[in-house]
Formats: sequence, structure tokens, C-alpha cells
Amino acid sequence: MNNNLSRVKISDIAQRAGVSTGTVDRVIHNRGEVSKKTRDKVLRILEELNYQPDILASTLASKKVFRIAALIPEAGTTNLFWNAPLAGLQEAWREIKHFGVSLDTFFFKHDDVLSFEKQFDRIIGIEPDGLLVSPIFADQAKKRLFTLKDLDIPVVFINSNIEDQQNIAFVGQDTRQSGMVAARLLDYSLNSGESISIINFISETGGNHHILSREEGFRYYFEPTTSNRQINTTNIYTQEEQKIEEVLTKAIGTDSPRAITKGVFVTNSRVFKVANYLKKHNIQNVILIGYDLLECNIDYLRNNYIDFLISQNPWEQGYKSLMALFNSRIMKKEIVKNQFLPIDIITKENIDYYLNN
Amino acid sequence: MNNNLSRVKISDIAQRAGVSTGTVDRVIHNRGEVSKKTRDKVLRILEELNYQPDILASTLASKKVFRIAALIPEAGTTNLFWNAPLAGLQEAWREIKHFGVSLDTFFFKHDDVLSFEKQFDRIIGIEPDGLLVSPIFADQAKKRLFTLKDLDIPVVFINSNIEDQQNIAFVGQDTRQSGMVAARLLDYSLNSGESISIINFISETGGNHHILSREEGFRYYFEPTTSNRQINTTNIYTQEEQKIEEVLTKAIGTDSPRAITKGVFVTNSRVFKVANYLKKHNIQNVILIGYDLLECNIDYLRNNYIDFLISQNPWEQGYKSLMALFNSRIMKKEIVKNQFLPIDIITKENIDYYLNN
DNA sequence: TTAATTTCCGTGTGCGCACACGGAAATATT
DNA sequence: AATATTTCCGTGTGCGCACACGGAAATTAA
Repeated sequence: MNNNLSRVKISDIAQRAGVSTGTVDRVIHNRGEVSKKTRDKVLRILEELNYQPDILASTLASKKVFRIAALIPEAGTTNLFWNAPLAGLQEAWREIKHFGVSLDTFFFKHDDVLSFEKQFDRIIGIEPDGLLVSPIFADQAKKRLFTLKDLDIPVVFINSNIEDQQNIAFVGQDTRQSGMVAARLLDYSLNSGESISIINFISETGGNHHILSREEGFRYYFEPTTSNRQINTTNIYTQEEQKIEEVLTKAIGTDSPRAITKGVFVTNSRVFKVANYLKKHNIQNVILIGYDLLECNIDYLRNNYIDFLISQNPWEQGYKSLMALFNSRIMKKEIVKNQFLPIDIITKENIDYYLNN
Repeated sequence: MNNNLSRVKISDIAQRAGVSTGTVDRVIHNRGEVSKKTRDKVLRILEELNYQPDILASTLASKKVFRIAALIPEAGTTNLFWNAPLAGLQEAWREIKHFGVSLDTFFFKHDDVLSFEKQFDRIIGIEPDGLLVSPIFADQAKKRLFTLKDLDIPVVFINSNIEDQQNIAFVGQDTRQSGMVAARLLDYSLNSGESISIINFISETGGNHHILSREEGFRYYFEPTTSNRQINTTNIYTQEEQKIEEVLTKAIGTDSPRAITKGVFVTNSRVFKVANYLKKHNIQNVILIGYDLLECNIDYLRNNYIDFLISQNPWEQGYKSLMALFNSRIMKKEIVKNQFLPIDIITKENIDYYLNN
């Protein structure tokens, strides 16, 4: 490149091996039509001189486009979380597109396993060079991973993980540990003996792994201690506002038999529903903690109805997923398989510094 | 590049303007030797067709090296914080070096203004294409910024800011706001009426702006409320361990007249000294909060002597500073001037996810 | 043994841009 | 008006690599 003395070129390898640069190219790219003797000699010299290709020149000369497909939930008005990973994906693509990368994004409905399957099969049909997928519906995803492996299509999981698969990377948060963080915050914030309510907004079509895992971590925090805290779980299955209100009244309301509930842990981003309830009923002195920097959650945080939000770094999830695939397959770098993102604790005082992306 | 139908090339501009590609190049790069009539025509077509240069081809063809100098405190054994920004700088450079970027890092002693001046003047002497500097000694830095401006050398501030300067970016934390975060955490963790000690480890050679700013933010948090908390400040000027112990005994020890101190806010990374004191004297039930993920601080956090650490994202400070200069001057992108990093709240439960860099 | 096919390899071209060189035209000086 | 100088512009080369093409050599089939 610019420092000719320190950068090994294909022509240096060719000269050393006594062959042409065309032959070196054939060896590097496994194009065949090279004798074993010549091939071994070239490989040895490549290693000796630690040849590193000039990615700029390579991309300029190559006609090849690395086509990446992404399969994520569509955001819409009921699933705002997924706007941020999409934005992260798009920014990452903007940074790397001049290396010959194309990105096609496919969406499925968060609560609709059939749309997940349909879109996944469409993607398999176009045989991309790489895939990013949020495998919320784990069984259906698993079935298709074999096909992807046969087609030699590398896969990165984003936000949800499936253990023991051949994905090259997972990018997301350690959900169980995030529950422990929530527990720590509530434990510190409450007086001795004050009890806690866990609120789970459950989807009936599956994909609740995160919620269960967070609760598990939360409860695990209190296990080893001789804690005198009572912890009660309430599962909310309905989407009807009136029904939700009834359940919350029973769980944390002033009519509740658990009238000493002073801390509430909501295991997903719908914490705004609880905040709304507290506001409506003028319930004070309850510490409320939930997930994700949705606009409505941020409003309640700024107005002291939510005390802490735990951010999953959704933008970074999108960004880092695409960068993992790029670094692995184009830059040929080693990548870490499980890329856990920070478990960010957000308060009214630091929220502004998490909104850049 | 790879998609010839959608990418405007210099040859397209040349054809449209009825000139050669050499002329278009001369216009793009302001090389002169082009008539005004021709120049205006080419510029109009460049804008019409929204020409975007192929950075890959440009770098490959160009012999130019963009030389960046960085001036930061040396880490050593007493200033471990600065290892992380250095690592961030080096990683950023690894990612962009193939675009023809070189990086020379210069160090000054954190408490030695003369070494700062000497190194700064050395840098001016080599006339780099860009400079990253931690302007801890603000007056001395200011004097040299005029020279840099005359030489048309763009400057990025890292970790410390100086207002109203011609730096193209500042990358660091909002220190005052981080004090408010600390206040929030202690306010929640302590019972009503329990008092708080602020501990400032002061350097006698200057560079205490961060410490003062953090205290200011902390106190500001409690101002608007009818808080019944007593907040006491103790400044520690000495480096002698015995002296430090005496001062801490007076401030927070069991012999202290302020025996009801239950929360301690240390305004920099030397929080380990207070943690050590608490451990040594078997003082329990004190909530301790300080800054930075130094190894010793992390140990005390894991062992429950420190309750919260506030991370300044030092690695990202280095990384983003270099990327700001790169994006501004090489990629020709607009950049944000004040790039405040997140104010990360670290507990024993989430520390592991902040150690990747 | 001869002809057909495959393997092997070198050579040439082009990706989009940077930029040096030199001839022609325009301008300034004598 | 003749000469010298400057401006203007087109042309050619090369950056490091990808990869197609074709001639020579080796191998296989008849």
C-alpha cells in the first residue's frame, strides 16, 4: 500500500516462489489448476512472509457482492424496541457497504410464528452469503439451520440465543444476569422487609424466554441470603387495558392484600403500563424498574414514575451483529462467539447519554 | 464500484462536462490550473450527480499518509485509567490504518505540566495532519491551539474539555452529570436522614477540574429538595498512606464525630483507598461509590466493599476520538462536536459485561 | 503411436482514482 | 512583433488485486 517496505504484495510472493501473480492468486483463492508442488511452495511463502491482502485493492478489483440477509421482528406501534436494532444494522451497513456488502432486511410479526417461517424460507430461497436472525421461535429456527449449514451460509443470532448451534456469533444481553442487576437495584432501594412484585407480560404465542430468564435471575439474587423480602410473581396474559388494570390492582394496588409492596420489577419493555397505572392511581413511594428506552418509558422515567430502566443496547445489537459477519467473512478476523452487551442501568440523570443512537 | 449503474464515477463527470478525468480531478482536489469557466461547469455537474468518491480507489491510488499524533497522560502504576483510552486508540487505528492513516502517540506525566508542554511542542514541530490531546493543563493547551489553527491542524479533545475552542470534537463524559448520578444512587440506597461524605483526592499541580465538577453535580442533585441529608466534603491532598488514614478516620471512621455517615462518594478512581480503609477497619453498612474500572476497584466491588462504580468508558474515549478525526477529515463526514459518552453505572452483577475492551 | 482432453501456468486487462508530464494555447514581457 | 512564461488541458501510468483467456505441457483415450 503506502508503505511499500512493510507490506507484502502478491508480486513479492510470486517472485519468491518463481511463479506468476496469477498462480499466487489461484492458490490464495483455491481456484484449482495449480500443481501440488507449486501450491505447497506458495502456501509456505505466504505463511513465512505473513501475507495480508490489501482489502481495498481486493474489493476494488472484485466483482463479487457479499449479500447479507437479516430477519428481525417488524417494529410497528406495538413493538418499538426493534426500531433500534434496525437502525444499528443500517448504520453498520453504511460503514461497510463500500467493501461490496449488500443488505436485505426481512421482517416477521413478533407474535406470528407462521410469518417467521415464511420469511425464513424466502431467505433460504435467495441463498444469501450470510444471515442475521433473531431466533425468537427457536424450534422453527433450528429446523432451518441445517439447510443453512449445507449451503455454507454463516448465521449470526441477534437478541435471542439458541445454545449449541452452528451460528458464528450471538449478540445480545445476558438476560438472567440482567434480572440480578434489577434485584440488586431494588434490594438497595427498599427498606428491610419491604416486599417486591414481579410483573410478567406474557405472549401466548411463545417467545417468552427472556421474561422467564429475567425472573429467574432476579429470584436467584435473593436466594443465598437470609432475606426477609417477599417476592410475588404476577403473569399478565391479556392485552385488554381493563383486564390489565384489574390484575395490577390485585398485584400492587392500594386494595391489594399485598399492600406493603414497595418494589415492582417488570420483566420487559411494557413497564410503561405499570407506570401508567401508578400515575393514574396516584401511587407513590413505589420503586419501579423495567426494560428498554422506549419513548413512553423515558417519559415516565423523567417524571419519576419509573426509577430505573435496564437497556439492552438494542442499537448496538444490530450494529455489532452485522459487524460480526463482516469481520468474520470479509476481513477474515477471528470473532468472539458470544458477544454479550453491557447491562446498562438507566436513571433520569444519565438517560440523555444513551440516546445518541 | 460493484454496482456500476448506481455509482457515479469521475469518468461520468468528465464525459458530461466534455473534459478529461484529469481536469475533474484537478477541480475536485483544488489543484488549480483550471479555468473558472471549466471549473464552474464541473462543480455544477459534481453536485447534480451527487458524486461520492470511492474511498477504496482513492486510498489505493494516493501516496498520501494522514499522520495523526496523540498526546495523553502516561499510565504507569499510579495512573492506570489511561491504559484503556490508549487501547481504544490502538484498536481504532487498527481498523482504519488501511486507509493510509498513521498514529504516533506521545505521553506526558499526569502531574507534570512541564512534560505536557514539552511533548506538545514536539508535536507541533512535526506538524501532523491531526491531533488528539487530553488538555488537562488548560492554559498551556490554549496557548498552543492558536499555532495549530494557523497550521490548519484539526484537534480533538479527549477526556477533558476546554470550552469555546476550535477543536473539531470533544469525546468524554459529562462530569457534573455523573456527580448527579452518584447522588441519585446514594439517595436511593440510604435511609432518610443518613448523611453522606464526599471524598476528594486532590492533585496539587492542577487538573482537578473533573473532581470539582463531580462534587458540584452531586450537591446540585440535593439542592431543590427539602432533603434532610447532611453532606460533608473532605479534601485529601497527601499521598502518604498514614496521613490518608488519619483523614479518613476523621471523615468516616467509627471515631468520627460524623458517626452516622452511611454513604461515601469518592470523586475519582482512588475509591480503592477508601474501600481499603473500610475493609481494614471492618466498617460495614456504608454505601461506597467511586469511579473507574481499575483492577483494584473491581476487586473491592466483587467483594462488596464498593457498591457502585461509575465508568467513564475510557476505552471508547480513545476509540471514538480517533474515529472522529478519521470520519471528519478522511471520510469527509459531518461529526458531532461534543460527544458525551454514557455514564455507566457498574455493580457486581453487571461488571463482567464492561470488561471486553 | 496419434489424437483428444485436461492440467498448468503466464500474460493481459480492468476496477476507480491520484497525479506527473508534456504539448498547445493564452498571456505577459521585451 | 518576437520571445518568454504561465495557464490550461489531455494523456499515460500505476496503486494491489481479481480473474479471464490462451498457449504449452502433461495425461488420457482410441
